[in-house]
Amino acid sequence: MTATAARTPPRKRTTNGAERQHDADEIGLDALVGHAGYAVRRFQIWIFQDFIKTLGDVDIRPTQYSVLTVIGANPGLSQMAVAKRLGIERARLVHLLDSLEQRKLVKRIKSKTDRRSHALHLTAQGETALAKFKRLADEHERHVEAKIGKANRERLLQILAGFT
Amino acid sequence: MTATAARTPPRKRTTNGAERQHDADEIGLDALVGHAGYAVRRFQIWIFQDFIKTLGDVDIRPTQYSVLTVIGANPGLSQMAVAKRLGIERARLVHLLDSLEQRKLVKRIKSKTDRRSHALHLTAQGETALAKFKRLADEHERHVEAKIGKANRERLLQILAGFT
DNA sequence: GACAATTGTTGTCGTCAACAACAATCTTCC
DNA sequence: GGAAGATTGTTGTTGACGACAACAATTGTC
Repeated sequence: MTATAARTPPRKRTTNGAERQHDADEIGLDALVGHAGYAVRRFQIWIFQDFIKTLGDVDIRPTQYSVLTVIGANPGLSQMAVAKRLGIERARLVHLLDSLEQRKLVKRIKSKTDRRSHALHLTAQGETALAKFKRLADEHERHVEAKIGKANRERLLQILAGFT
Repeated sequence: MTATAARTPPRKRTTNGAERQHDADEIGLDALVGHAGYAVRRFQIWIFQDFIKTLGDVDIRPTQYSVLTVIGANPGLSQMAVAKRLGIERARLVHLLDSLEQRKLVKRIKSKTDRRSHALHLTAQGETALAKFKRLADEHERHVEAKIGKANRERLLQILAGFT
């Protein structure tokens, strides 16, 4: 079916010159439709926007959440270990941790076995905060499920499991 | 070079103090494994890196490729139309087009029906260049296929078709 | 013809990946 | 034991990118 039932497209313009009109969404993507990267990018933007909005009240962004989660599950990790595991540059992690430490969610403890490195731990406050973040993140995940369907979401996780 | 020769993980450190060792990849992701956003993000980074590398000789990035493709398939589009279709901010598209125009791949032609807007076209040089870009992009796409499997890639495109 | 909306543009801000360089420290190897 | 090389955290720079805000020129609407 041709969709767009009774809607009367009010012919935005009376002009109809040399340039074709391309009524809004009739613009073809051409080769882009066959590229996974394009779809994945658009999806990733959508998913991050929803995450940021859903965790907006607690002001936690996806990367921050991933850092907190990994530290929470593996106390005592060095910055290098966290950076490598999450694919974050260690230079970037420095700023992330600066912020999280200022917010009293994380603490850097000087390692005694290697005086170059810091052992990362959640503060007591960080633990309870993370629990709340996880509840909100689950809520976000349900948004994803509602968007693409339960089976599709699980299939997606399965397909991309190798990249985590 | 020692490299993975006899496969004897040479116990990087002799220390084994208070902090658990977390031998490289035995670090758990905890709640992250159930989040589509994390997997999608990691995958998107991988896919973009491969795209950038594969199209490295011609110095074309994913966003530039998407803009060229849409203009090539829909000559005469306004900047606003392209921006909306690809989910790019029109402010950002200005710089992208500046660059592509300097490289003689795209030209902005003053519209006669709406003197505010520009009609976007590929140059002759842009057409032949885009053809080459498409061949390289297809090569990149085969890398994706090799990475996640043919069936998985198609399923992925199907799942995410709504976001394009 | 006054007023609102659109288009392209410029600018700022914050996030993020990619490098490079550095001091402190640890490891390795002679 | 000590020199040479590697690692860790840090600082800084660069560039791509998304999100906004403001503006002039132009168009649409009432």
